[in-house]
Amino acid sequence: MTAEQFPVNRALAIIGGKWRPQLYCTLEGGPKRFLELHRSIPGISRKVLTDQLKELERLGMVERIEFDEAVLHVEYRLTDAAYTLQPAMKGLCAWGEGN
Amino acid sequence: MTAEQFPVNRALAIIGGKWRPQLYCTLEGGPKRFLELHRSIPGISRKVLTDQLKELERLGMVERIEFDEAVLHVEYRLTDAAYTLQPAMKGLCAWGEGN
DNA sequence: TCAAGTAGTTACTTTAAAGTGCGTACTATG
DNA sequence: CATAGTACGCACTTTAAAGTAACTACTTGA
Repeated sequence: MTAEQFPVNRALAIIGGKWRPQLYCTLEGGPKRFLELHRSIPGISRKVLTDQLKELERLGMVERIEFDEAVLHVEYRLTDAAYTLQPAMKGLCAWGEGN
Repeated sequence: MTAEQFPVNRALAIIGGKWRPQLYCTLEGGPKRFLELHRSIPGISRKVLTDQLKELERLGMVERIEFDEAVLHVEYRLTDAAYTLQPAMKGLCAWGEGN
């Protein structure tokens, strides 16, 4: 079994990386707009936020919803598939806090 | 809260990366020697294996035991602290398998 | 004494993730 | 009509992780 096929790595390919856990936890509270996310996650650049949102959308973890308003209005939210990750995230979070 | 302080990232700093999950799972079955690990994890280079073992030792997750024999004999094993990660690892593993 | 097994080290290169700094196009408000 | 807010895109640089290939130093067995 190669590294990419390894189950834990398959999970880490989705929730791993510097910003995804925070992005995930922020969106857990409900849909958010782009700049709202940008303000909620101090230190992330707009470029990286865009990159991550696109990739998570491609992976089926995030949904992008564009509202038909005069002012450009976009919201991002977790898909149902993403919520199945919650137990695993809680486990990691608990360990990280205890350590 | 910066990315590094975020609880999930604190956990990922220890179990994250390309080879650590496999290393962790391999050592869960009991202590192993260097080349035994190298054979158990197809594709890893000796250099990367050394790097990871050293870093995990520094983080208190792995213990290096040198036996006083004629032939160089070293074993690596998980520390008690490392075993507290088991529930979180199982959670990730289960999600990765289900996905 | 030569090959093979033990556990690495060293120097260098490649790759992927993230960061920097700018520009775009639109609307709303004073 | 100028400024600020919306949501990005693009080109480039930096950094960290991993990979490559060769080398060290020891011992055992044929």
